[in-house]
Amino acid sequence: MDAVSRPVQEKGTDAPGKRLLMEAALRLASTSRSLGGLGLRELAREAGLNPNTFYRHFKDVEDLGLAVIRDISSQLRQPLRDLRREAALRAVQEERAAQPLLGIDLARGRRVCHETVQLFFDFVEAHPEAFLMGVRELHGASPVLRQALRAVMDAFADDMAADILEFRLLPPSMDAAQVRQVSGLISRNLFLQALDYIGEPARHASLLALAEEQVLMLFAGASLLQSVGQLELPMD
Amino acid sequence: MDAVSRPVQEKGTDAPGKRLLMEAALRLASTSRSLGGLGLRELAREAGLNPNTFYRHFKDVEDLGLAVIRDISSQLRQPLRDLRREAALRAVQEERAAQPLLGIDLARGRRVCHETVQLFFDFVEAHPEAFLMGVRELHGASPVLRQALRAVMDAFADDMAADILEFRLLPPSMDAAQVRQVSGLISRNLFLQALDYIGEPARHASLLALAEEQVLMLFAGASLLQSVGQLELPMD
DNA sequence: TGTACATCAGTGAACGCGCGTTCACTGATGTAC
DNA sequence: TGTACATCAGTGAACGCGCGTTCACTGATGTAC
Repeated sequence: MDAVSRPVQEKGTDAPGKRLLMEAALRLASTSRSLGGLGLRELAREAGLNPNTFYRHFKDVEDLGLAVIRDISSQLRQPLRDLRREAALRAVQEERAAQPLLGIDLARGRRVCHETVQLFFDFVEAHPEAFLMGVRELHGASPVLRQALRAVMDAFADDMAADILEFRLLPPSMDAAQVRQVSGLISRNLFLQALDYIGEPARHASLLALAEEQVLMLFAGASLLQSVGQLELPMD
Repeated sequence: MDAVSRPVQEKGTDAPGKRLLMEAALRLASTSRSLGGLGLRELAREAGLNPNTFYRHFKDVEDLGLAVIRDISSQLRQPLRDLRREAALRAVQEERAAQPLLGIDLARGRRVCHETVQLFFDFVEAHPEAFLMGVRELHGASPVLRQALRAVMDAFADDMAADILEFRLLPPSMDAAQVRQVSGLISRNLFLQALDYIGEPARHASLLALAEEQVLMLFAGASLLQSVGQLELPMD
């Protein structure tokens, strides 16, 4: 009855069938279908299980979708953040520019962009189904899944904003809300470009350079507007 | 036999059933479904037609999807462009700044952003189904529809780039390819934010201000990087 | 230590239903001569 | 001007199939006493 004898929710200890179904869903959704368009029998077939087994673990297909999203998010968020922080730290520790322009150290910004974008794309390439499915369902037909994925994206952007503040990658005069807005913009663009990266291996190098340039552009724009007192993001 | 006696493809002269089906598809796709997930019988029911009539006009549901996308694109592209040019012209004709910073006239940029973003969102609000469906299928499961919508988005970005060059909204030292990259980034972000705008009427004012700020941020960033010779977009 | 019982993942057969697709038909419009 | 014919949007019935869902069952694991 106590927590030890009842390992109900230990995250890796799901029933094998449940894991098989979730993996099947991710596999099917990342090739040609949307999560909401998957059939219960189709999933069971892909997982090598009896259709009925589905009901042992999920109420319906949307319920399974939610579980997959939560699973992915909890598995990827922390590792991605740790890697990103390492990369940023590496880039930041090199020497600083002698004379920053308008208080903006572009050379350092470029180093950070290079390191972290590279790393992000490597990470995406290691988990292509998760990112394919994620971006797809973020704009998909199911409000429930859409909202769940929006929360995941928000969490990523929160992490990024915290790191930007900690490493002082944007002018210290910008407040947390402004930094958070820029982070949201950057992470959304990175996620979308990650899809191109997955889908067009032949263009890896130039997509990487393009993404770097765009992130740097956002940093530079935010810094410039801030430095001339023109940044007026709505508080809501 | 000649062009007059054979008005086969006059764009508004489609058979009524064909139009009914396309309208039904847009209606269904913009509420809760993705285009690929729509059923042929479902569409016919919504259109008030016999299921069989579908085959008189389309090969399958994806074929109908393509027709809808082409129809929307041809109906919206030119009007949107005309409106946008008018708005930009209005904003540009006011007096210029006395002393642009780094060759960047931020006040003028802000006026242009304000006018054109406002207008764009008004336009989106007048055609919500088209934009909802468009952004959804742009990230959807069907490669054919995805590619078609990417072409549509590219066309919008092409228009925007041409106008930016004509109105000299970015530093003249930026070449056409660079301007086009910035345009693509801006239009993609505007389309995505348009969805929020449609979905959250209560936040219209702040979403509008936010979008303006982000567009200005991209302009400022591109201009700044260019002015210090740091803009290095890959040629591919 | 052994026995009885509860829990729960997974099975297999069966159901009614809506689906995509086919066929043969209708009725209106346009064209040839 | 009239008649015969082709075209084509739309109809209605029928098909076989895969779907989601239900029910009754099995077999393994854990727990009470």
